[in-house]
Amino acid sequence: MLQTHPSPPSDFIREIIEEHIKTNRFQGLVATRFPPEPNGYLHIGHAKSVCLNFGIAAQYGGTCNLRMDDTDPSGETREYVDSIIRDVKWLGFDWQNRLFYASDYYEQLYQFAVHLIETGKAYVCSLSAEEIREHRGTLTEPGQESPYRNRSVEENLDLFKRMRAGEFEDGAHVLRARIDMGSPNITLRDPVLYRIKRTPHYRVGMKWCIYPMYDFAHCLSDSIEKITHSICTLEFENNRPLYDWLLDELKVEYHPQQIEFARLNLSYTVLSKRRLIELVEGGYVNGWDDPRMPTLAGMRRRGYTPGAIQNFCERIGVAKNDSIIDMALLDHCVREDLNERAKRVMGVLRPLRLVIDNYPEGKVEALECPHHPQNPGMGSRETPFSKILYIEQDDFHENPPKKYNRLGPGREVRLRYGYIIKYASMVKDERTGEIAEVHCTYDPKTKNSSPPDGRKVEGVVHWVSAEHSLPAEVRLYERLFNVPNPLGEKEDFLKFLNPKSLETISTCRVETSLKDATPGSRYQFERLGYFCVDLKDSSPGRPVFNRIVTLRDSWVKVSGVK
RNA sequence: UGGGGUGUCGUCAAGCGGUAAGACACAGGUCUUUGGAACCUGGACUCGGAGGUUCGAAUCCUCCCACCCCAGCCA
Repeated sequence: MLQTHPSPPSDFIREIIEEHIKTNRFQGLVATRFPPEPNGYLHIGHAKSVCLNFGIAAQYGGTCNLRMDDTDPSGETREYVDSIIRDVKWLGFDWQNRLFYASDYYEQLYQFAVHLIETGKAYVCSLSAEEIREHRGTLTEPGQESPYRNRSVEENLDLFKRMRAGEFEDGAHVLRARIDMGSPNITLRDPVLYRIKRTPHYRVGMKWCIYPMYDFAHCLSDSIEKITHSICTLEFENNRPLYDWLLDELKVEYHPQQIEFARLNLSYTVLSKRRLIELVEGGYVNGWDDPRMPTLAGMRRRGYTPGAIQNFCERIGVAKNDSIIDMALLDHCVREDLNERAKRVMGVLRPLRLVIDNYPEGKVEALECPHHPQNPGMGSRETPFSKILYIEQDDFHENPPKKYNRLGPGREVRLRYGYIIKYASMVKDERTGEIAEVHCTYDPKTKNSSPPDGRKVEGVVHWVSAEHSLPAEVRLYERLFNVPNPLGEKEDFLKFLNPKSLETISTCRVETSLKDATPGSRYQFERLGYFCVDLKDSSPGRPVFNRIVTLRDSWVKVSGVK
């Protein structure tokens, strides 16, 4: 048995936290939060953050809140909130009664803004968006102060109150922090704190027509929730001085420590909300839960287990290097998990009729097949064996190539958990020349046992009984893109979509025991891979299986084809 | 040309002045009624580059180079 968790994970964030605990900063407490904006579905990149935040909280006996960072009414919906809740829960984390919304803090945030105005640290600016941009300066030149920068406190208070009251059109005024237009850090050049947006909010409706910006809402939400460690991604590093400035100016009681880490990138896919929306809206995939999508909804439908994803998030580590994780690691984590828990069954993707000439007509034997060869505790099932079977087309070759350990003229192979069979003849379709049927003889003395004479056979082949097997549809998934870094290419990322990312085979045959397979259940089809009964499209009489991941296959390396 | 970050095996990632962990991938092998799983073996003569400090540097200092982020009334 492999020890997957020899020691709790350690990384620079946990080092900082341990130092804080040691020095009694935050009274030794640890409180984190996962703060998604409900304007899209969660993906594997979010999973890294979820696992980090909830994982740290659990490790140090602290808490982790789930907070909807809903400060921009355009694009945020209840549907996204629901999907986020569903996905975080599915991933295996529990925020208990600590589900919060930035929109619940609007009144408090407003009061904080008023306070900032009163202390002369914020002002209402009536420049247009373009004018503000022009005044902001460039990377190398300082900005210009707004002509409205020195309005009186009274005027600012009055204007801000009227902004809230809905007296102005969108864009007429904004509230700005009064910091430093000459700062080399552009974030500090009098950042906008509030904007007027007469857009209905999915939770508070038309109650507000001014909405706080991220920088204002986030640090204060953290403070309100008494967060100790506000963990976010690298692109917010420039914003940390503003985060601290606001909390310092407002003299809040709780001043969390923001810590930034590198977001996850995965090879052969994209993890940007915008790109994923493009894939969905452009019809390149079948929705957010398309099994090819790196969304948690898609991965769940594909059959990935929460445990595999958690393990993956742990193994990739946490650091500040921009990096692209090899998809092979995710595949590995999924196989590692499924290898242990998935029951083995037999299914034939592309059936080839196989007749056992010397097997009695009409005879049916129930062959005992273990659910897991290495784990007898998982039990077994009986699978019917009869004269006419299906084997995989790939498992017979008229002219076997070198190192091909399967059936061919003159050869013997083992039928998994059944008999050794010997090639007798084949029947070809007269018109197409394709092999329509293979005939063999079986050795009755080899039923799930070694031959008395000790002879070796070519290999082992999976099969199903023609009469007893069930028709099934199988969807074979491969990587969505055929280049490692679709967004790093010169051309548009859509050009690199893998046309073979989905192959549907509707003529598969699976063993009888799958008759009552429940949607969402996962199996290993021996020699092929791991498959999951589709949550949406599978029905009792017509099972649909999604291929989660193939088994590692050393034959593809030997043969050089695929 | 401003500021903030980052550079250790193909991909991640430990390392915190004492002489390069581990994982995935890869290669070879053992075993095998899954060409699966498991198990063994192999690999950075070197840490972006160049100098310097030191008995000793991936770790400290200096300079240089590359890449990422910032000029939304997005987050």
